[in-house]
Amino acid sequence: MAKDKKPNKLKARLPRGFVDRTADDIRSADDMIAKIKAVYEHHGFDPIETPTFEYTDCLGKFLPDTDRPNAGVFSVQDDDEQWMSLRYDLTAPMARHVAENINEIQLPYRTYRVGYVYRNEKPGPGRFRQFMQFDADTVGAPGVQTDAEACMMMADTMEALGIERGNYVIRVNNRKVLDGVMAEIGFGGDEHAESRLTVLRAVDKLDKFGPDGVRLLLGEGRKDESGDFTKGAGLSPENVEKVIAFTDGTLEMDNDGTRELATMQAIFDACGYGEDRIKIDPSVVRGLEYYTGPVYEAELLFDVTNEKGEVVQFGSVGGGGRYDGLVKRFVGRDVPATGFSIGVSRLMTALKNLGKLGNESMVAPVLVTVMDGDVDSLGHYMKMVQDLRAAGVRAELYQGNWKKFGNQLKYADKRGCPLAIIQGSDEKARGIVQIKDLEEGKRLSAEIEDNATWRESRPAQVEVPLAEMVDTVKKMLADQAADRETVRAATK
RNA sequence: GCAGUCGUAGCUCAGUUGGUUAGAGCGUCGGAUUGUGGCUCCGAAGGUCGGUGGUUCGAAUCCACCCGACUGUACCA
Repeated sequence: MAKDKKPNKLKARLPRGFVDRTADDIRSADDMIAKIKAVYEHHGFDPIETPTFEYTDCLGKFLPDTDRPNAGVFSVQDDDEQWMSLRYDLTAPMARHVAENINEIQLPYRTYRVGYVYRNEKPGPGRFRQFMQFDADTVGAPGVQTDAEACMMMADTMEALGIERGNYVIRVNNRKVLDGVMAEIGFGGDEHAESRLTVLRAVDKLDKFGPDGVRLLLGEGRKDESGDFTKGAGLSPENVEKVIAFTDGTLEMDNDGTRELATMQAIFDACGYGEDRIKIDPSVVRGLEYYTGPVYEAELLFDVTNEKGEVVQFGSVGGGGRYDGLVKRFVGRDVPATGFSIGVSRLMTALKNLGKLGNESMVAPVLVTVMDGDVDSLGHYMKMVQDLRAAGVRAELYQGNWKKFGNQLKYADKRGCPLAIIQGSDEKARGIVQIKDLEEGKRLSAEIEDNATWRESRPAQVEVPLAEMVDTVKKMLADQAADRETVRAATK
């Protein structure tokens, strides 16, 4: 054999912008989803699920670009040459579902859905190419009372997740108001659609760059930290000031949009949702494409620090609005709709910071160790495991090489097992088992330096008759849980 | 996409003006210890020095291009 018989090892690597989820993450996410679901169900919404793939033309009018069919979305061609894409939000697929079943669905249709969505764009801290959204929508409801309800439900959801009042705010605006502002600065007609977008994008960055940064973007342009230059909207100085005056509330408008906002405000007042929960804010822009009326977003107000300890601008964790034209694309007649989306993945990172994540992580299983590997013994050990499970105790049998007993406890230690059950032939002959408290043993290990003593003293280990094993285990686990609770209370 | 910074072991990093066979700590695995985690000691495995080409007697080191990561910015339905 040649000595360099090393074939090129395949490099194991995760596609960028994607993450593997740990056990803790999954449990936390499940916990969050359950809480959000409870709020939506309570408000009278029913679940629906659509697939992750859709025909590209059903997702939007934008794709695929023939040169770059994967720009923004992940697209593939089916074997009949049709373009399919991974969904980039949950709203467009829902609109497709409603349109396809419009004759069977009773409108207004109140529905929620949760799932992963995919975006083929540059990932960043807290921005991934696969992430989870949780949406609720009402289709076939023309009045702004539906939008108002959505805002209040978003507020309720934040609180259900443990975010205290004052730590979040739902900000509301209306696209029709923004259209009025565009008309004011002479960007009214269709021929100015592109310029309008530039202006709206600039306004959207108010929280990121502040009024002065937005002034630059509305005017000549702005240079970023790396020295790269971004071209501005090219507005005249007086128009720049007009837009800024509107966003800070100095310039008041009077049009359909402001009247709709007034109605919504009246509903918030009637229901007791004050400005500490829902606030009308003229700088909210939100999705630039299909929104036609009210738009709203949920913003977190507490500081979020990343793993490096830096405070990061977190921005919105969810948002939505009215999209009266989305279903119409399919059915031809007006089907008004409004709804919002919560970014589960983003919210989860924020909640982790706030310590509001269910981090009472699952206790590892009790480990039944194996001293003898003969058929009878294996059956006997497995029966011990089953007895523990039948009593509601999370338990497992050691599945590695049983001949190295030290490794079994090493495994139990690293896995975080609370207890280990030991029964060799001696114990078996006497009808007893050893129950080792691994947590207590870890504490004792600090006082023992010599390995021989450490092994012989068998710290934190009790002997009980086999018949009492289950009860003793349950009692020891309960004691450990109580200890953890005391420690947690003390550190608060 | 544009701009900036950076790529050496699984991880964190050292590596002199360009000079033998590229090192350390941590981690992993084995042993000291056929039936007891931790500590300690001993040993081992682990590297296309991001890639390709060039300069040179000689390149981890210098040059060019490419790839990748990070940060900012743009886009984000």
